[in-house]
This record gives sequence, structure tokens and C-alpha cells, in this order.
Amino acid sequence: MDIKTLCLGILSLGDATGYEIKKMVAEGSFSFFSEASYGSIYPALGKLMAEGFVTCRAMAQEKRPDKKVYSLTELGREALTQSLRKNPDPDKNRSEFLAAILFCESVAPERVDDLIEDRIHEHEQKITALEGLLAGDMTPGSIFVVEYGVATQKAALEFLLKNQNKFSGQSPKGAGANLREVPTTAAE
Amino acid sequence: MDIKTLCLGILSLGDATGYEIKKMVAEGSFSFFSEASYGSIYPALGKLMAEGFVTCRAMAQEKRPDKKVYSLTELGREALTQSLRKNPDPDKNRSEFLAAILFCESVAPERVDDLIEDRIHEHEQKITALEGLLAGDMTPGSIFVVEYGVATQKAALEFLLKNQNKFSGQSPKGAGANLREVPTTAAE
DNA sequence: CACTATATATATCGTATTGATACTATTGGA
DNA sequence: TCCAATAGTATCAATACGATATATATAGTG
Repeated sequence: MDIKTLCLGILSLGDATGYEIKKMVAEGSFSFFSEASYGSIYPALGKLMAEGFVTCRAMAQEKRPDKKVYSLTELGREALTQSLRKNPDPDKNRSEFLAAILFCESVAPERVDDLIEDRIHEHEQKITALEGLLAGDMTPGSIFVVEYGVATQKAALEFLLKNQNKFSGQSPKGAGANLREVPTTAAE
Repeated sequence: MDIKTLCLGILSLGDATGYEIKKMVAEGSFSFFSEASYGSIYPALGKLMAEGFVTCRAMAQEKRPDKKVYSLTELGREALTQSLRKNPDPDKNRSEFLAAILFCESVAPERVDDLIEDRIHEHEQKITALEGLLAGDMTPGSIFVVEYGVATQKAALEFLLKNQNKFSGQSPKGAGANLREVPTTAAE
């Protein structure tokens, strides 16, 4: 999803400034499935203005720089509806962790255990954070999205807990320090 | 993970051409957690050459453009090991589907059911595809990665099957066709 | 009181990445 | 025979990212 559409969508939920959009994407329900930086948000808002999809009223504040509040126009609402009509592109998941698992195997197998151990804690934290979001007043949509996130995170966590032993003691080539108590995992 | 490290990692599993690297990232076990285009792979290989991390031997083929096979050097292997030493960055998940759920709510709520229905089929296909990968000869690492993928995909699928009714019949503004049998989900 | 960090708020800049495409040649199917 | 797909290289414009600059105010700390 390009940033223009993302901004359009966020503005469909209510007026916002560029700063607020950035915050929503970095925290809140959006953080689980999107990301955008100022360097893409501000140009996107500029283009949306030029296309007539959003308007901007500058709210002069004393002792603060002007706040530029963007609002969706009727034209913008139609453009968003149109975008939502076509099927969403498949998800893009990027995981340095999974890459590291694959690469460590050939280059530093003794590191895999730590990697998984750390990851388990990260999943636990992520789950706590997501469940914390469910406290505020949320729409059915954002509850759905957050719970979707919780479900997948929990599945990942359980997978790691079940399978972390599958690696231990395997091909201990040279390291030596990594075969503390070889577990009797199902031979194979 | 930047593309240079990704290339280094893939080459640690065996020699490859730029074309082959692209294929591995687009299909195979890598497709689940990484992505890269020619426009980033070729420049990355060029830089890795300049840094002495990879070598390249051109294999002249008749009736085809030269095949440039890249190999990891010992220096490159050390650089990769070094990169793997630091903790992997958190995953980045981008989902147009989840965004669409949120945005549809305010702009086209009658579309949500279709969105979920389609998504269920996509998850089923993805699971089949991932499980298909498990047939070939795989290292423990790639089995782990693929099964991690299967686990999360299945969790997502189950979540959607369980919760797809949570949306039906809610704020049926104008559509009318979407309130077939309102389920008695736990009132709340 | 000064110092530091964090929050509010806008915006730009260099670089990395994407997505599309060009070029050339072979294979396989309609 | 013609079209699409596969194999292989590579580049380019548009976009996105990540870091940073610019200001001001507040909150905490030594």
C-alpha cells in the first residue's frame, strides 16, 4: 500500500496532522501492519492536496509552530473507496530473525539457540503490547486487527517454545560450548 | 536487513548468480520473510565485490549472455558472521488486508465480508504452498523457517474462521445483503 | 539553576529500494 | 507460426526510508 493511500485511509478515520499520522503508524493499531516516515508522509500529503483529495487548514498556535490539520474531501473519500475496491496485495513480511536462523546454520550454528531465546522474549513483549492496546476505546475494526496480531504472535511464540530444542546439539562443528546436555529430542 | 547482507547470507549457502538470488528471494524458503529486486541485488553484488567479500567468475556460455557466478570469500564469511552477531531488527509486517479492514469500516463496511472471505482462501493457498516446500531436501534451518511460516499462517486462518461473523450485520448502512443470520456471539 | 530528555510540529536531504523495463536468446505450447 | 514463458544480464525514474535540522515547551535530575 503506497503512502498516499495510507494517508487517505487514516484521514478517513478523522482529521489529522502529519505528525499525528506518523504517530499512528509508529504506535497504535497501525504499527502492526504498516510503517511510514516523515520523508514519505509529507510529500504524500502534498500530492494529495494537489489532487484535491485532502484540504489543509493551518491552525495558528501561539508559542508553537502552526498546526496543519488535513481533512479528507469528498473526492478523496471516493478515491479511497475506489482503491479499496480492488483486492489488497499480499502481505509483506520481513524478518531478520528468520534470515539469521538460515544463515547462522552455515556460518555460526552455535548462535541459533540465543537467537531463539531472545526471540521468545520479543514475542512475549509484543503480545503484551498488543493486548495493552485493547484497553482504549476501539472500533470493531481495530479490535479485529489487534486480535489478529495477537493470534499470530502467540502462534509464533508457541512454535518457538515447542521447537527450540530441535536445533540444540545439532552439528556441533568445532564450537564445543554448545552441547551442554544434549536433549533426547525425537531421533531424526 | 539490507540487501548486501542478504546476498552475503544467500551466498553462504552456495554460489549463485544474481538471477538465482532473485529467484530464491521471490520463491523458496526465503519468499516468506524477504524481498529484493534486481535494482537492489546487482548494485549490492557490485559493492560486495569492491569490498572483497565476494568474487565473481564469468562463465561464458554459447548462445546465452555470460553467467556471472558469485562466491563468498573468507573475508565475506567473516563479515557475515559479524553481522549475525548483533541482534536482528524486529520484523516488519505490512498488510494491505488489515489496512483495508480498518479503512473499509469508515468508507465501505459492506466490503469487509468479501475481504475476509478472500483472505481465508489466500491463507489456505499459502499454507499449501509452504507445505509443498517441505518436500524437497531441506536443511534443518529451512525446515524450521517454513514450519514457522505454516504455524503463523494457520493461526491467522483459524482466527479469521472464528471471527469472520463478528463483522456481519454490524452497521448495515444501505447494503442490506450482509445480515444473513446474525450470530449470537458473546454480547459485549 | 542548568542540563538533559522527551514531546509537539514541520520539513528536507542523501541514499536505498522498488517496479518497470530493455536487451537478447531459447524453449514449449496453441 | 506466433506468443508466452524461461534464462540471464542490467539500468532508470519514482518512491520510500532514515537521519537530521529547526523551534519551543515541559518534565525530571543533579
